[in-house]
Amino acid sequence: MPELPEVETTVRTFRPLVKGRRFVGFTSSWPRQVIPSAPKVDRAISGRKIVKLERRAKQIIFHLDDDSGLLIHLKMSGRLDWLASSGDRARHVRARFRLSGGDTLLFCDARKFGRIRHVADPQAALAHLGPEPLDPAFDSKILAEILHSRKRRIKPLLLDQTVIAGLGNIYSDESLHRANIHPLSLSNRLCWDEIKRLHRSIRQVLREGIKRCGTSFDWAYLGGRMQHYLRVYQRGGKACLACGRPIEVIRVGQRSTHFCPKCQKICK
DNA sequence: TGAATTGTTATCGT
DNA sequence: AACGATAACAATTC
Repeated sequence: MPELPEVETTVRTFRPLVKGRRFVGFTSSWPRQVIPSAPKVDRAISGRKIVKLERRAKQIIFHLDDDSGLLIHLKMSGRLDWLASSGDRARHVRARFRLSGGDTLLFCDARKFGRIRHVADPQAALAHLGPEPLDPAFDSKILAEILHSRKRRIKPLLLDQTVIAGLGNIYSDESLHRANIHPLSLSNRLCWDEIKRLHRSIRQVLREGIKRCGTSFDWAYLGGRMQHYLRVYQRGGKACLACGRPIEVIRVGQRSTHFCPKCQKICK
């Protein structure tokens, strides 16, 4: 499930391949994923040059030369592929972007949760998202304001994209473990020291994830190595690498949540 | 077979 | 009224 590091890896991979090219044509075999509609997106992007490719939260943004943008959200199982490298072996192809120069960018998505969206103003379309955790402006003081202005359990709060953008289930659990904070702790009860630790661990774990090209643990995302460095995620019942106690798995806000009951103290 | 997965939306409770 | 928690949903894999 692509989170910030996986999407960042995707953007870094495809940036040199698409930059400066033009979209020539777009087709979809599952039009429900395309907003406003497949023919409208085709008309909107065809002939437009890609001036910049970037990531915001978990979304990929193709900035076009008329200031509009093509947004791709990979959601659970979405993936970009390059037709030239995968040939006819690419599985679950849902959309094709023909590019100038003759290459084709594929959008593959087994579960069809991903979304392809054309917007006139990408900035406005993404304005609801919270701050980027790796932005230099995101300091521990800002995190403290975010946490203290709400009274919510810290785990679901970290997953809320309007609060902080880019964390998913894996990197939330890893951040909390590295900061020694219990996932059920209330946001307004965290002390200054805990907030500083959380700020540090969020940025650390995301940077490490990017360095290792993301986390691969099933067919949905391949090529990453971060799965070998996770301390709690999908390690339920196994020994905590810090204290040896078994990692517990609980359900928080309909999400599986992994933590060490000894290392991660609760703040109610 | 059903659990797991993301983010949005609707709904219920405080 | 505003905020937070909760459930349903889209669709597929193992």
